Amino acid sequence: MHVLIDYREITVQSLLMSLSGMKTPPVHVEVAHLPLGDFFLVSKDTGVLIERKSTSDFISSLRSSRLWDQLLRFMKASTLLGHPLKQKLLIVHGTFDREPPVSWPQIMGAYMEILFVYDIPLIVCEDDEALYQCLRILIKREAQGKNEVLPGSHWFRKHCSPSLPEMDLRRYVLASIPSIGDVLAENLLDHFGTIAAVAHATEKQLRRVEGVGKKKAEKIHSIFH
Amino acid sequence: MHVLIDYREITVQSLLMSLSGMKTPPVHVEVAHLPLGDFFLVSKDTGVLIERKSTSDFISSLRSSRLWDQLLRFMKASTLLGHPLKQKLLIVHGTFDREPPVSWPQIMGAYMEILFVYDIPLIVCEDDEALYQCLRILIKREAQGKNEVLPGSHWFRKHCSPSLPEMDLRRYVLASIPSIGDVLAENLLDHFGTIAAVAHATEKQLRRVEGVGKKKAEKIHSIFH
DNA sequence: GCTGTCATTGCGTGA
DNA sequence: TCACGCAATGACAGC
Ligand SMILES: [Mg+2]
Ligand SMILES: [Mg+2]
Repeated sequence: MHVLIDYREITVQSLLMSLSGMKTPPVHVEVAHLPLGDFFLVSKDTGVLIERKSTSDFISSLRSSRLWDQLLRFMKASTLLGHPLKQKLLIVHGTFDREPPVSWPQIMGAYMEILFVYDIPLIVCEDDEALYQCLRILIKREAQGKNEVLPGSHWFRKHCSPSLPEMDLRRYVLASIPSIGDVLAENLLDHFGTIAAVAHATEKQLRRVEGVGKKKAEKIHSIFH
Repeated sequence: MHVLIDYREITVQSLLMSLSGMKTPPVHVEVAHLPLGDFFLVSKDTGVLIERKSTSDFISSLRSSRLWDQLLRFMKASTLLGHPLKQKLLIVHGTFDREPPVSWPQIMGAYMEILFVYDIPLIVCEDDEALYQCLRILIKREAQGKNEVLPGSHWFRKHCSPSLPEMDLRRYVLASIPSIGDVLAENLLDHFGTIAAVAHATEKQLRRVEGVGKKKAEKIHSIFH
């Protein structure tokens, strides 16, 4: 992965140079003259273009049309240095001074213009560490193709995983079935002895357990079979 | 313009009630039971749906994976209460605690997942004033039609593909066993077909499944028997 | 989401 | 041919 940093980004150059220490993927960082944007991530044949704006620059350029001209070109660009642009990102870097007091209406209006009108993704990095990690993770995710996939499944994680006595563990597993709680799990284990036995029970056998009626018996049986 | 606030958003209800003082446009605020999201802006026949997450909830739902489940439903929705959804927005509300130190890699990775994979616009509102102004400006811009996207912006928003992942209870139950995650749960079910079959398998049979070796076979077997 | 740790796997080596 | 050890891979659990 190649990372190009615009030569005018002197304030963060040394910070970002250390991206070249990355192992996965190996990163080659160099300073270049970018016709557009501030950072450019190139891998294979596609690129990710990033514009960084310090908060003070962001605020002061809100009124001028310079910001919006710049963002318009940013938005419209489809290639850079011969590489098709796969992704674009605007980074707002720093915190907003409290003195003079921030004008949230202005800032929010600008954010919405950027997000909704220009349709450019926006991330605020409040300090150098955040900026560094933002780019590091972006590079990593790009290399793994994680920014292109469709949403995946995430509901398998356990709420808690007690490395507790085995008996509690069994109850816990049974209780992960909806409509089975701690009490029913215990009753089932008392009656059948093992989860395997519960799994093999017929609906009729399940109904003999205290707390299990027609509905629960059906549900339990249908999950196991 | 009607603003519906979900009844569970008690912490910001009083703050946002004062939106009803707006003149342009006149705003009617009410608390409602929203099946999805936290705030809903309705004007004419279209709506803007907003999900608010406090930073602490953001972090904890990130750790439990609740976040992705919620965002998937958020992303999938195309109408709410009969109104087609024109726009969606995720607001992260608050600042990240320095104690314990924030993990920027985690947060940046989550931001990128939200922006690039779930394709949901994101705004961070660091305090109540920012949140209030964010909504006020959003309402104002909506009423003026200022949030319409410019022609020539990049590509279309990823939307509700019919085949985004659905919950599979059997995998969920298997994955509640420690040392079994979503991958192994799927492999086991592919191989055995049902949980009952997994429960009855011998250690030797279990080891024939990809990803199951000596240790996991022992563990699985001992839980079921 | 990310990171560190550890289990599994497949391969290369020698008996 | 088989048993074993090793390194690379990949999954899980914890944060
Ligand atoms: Mg810049
Ligand atoms: Mg919420």
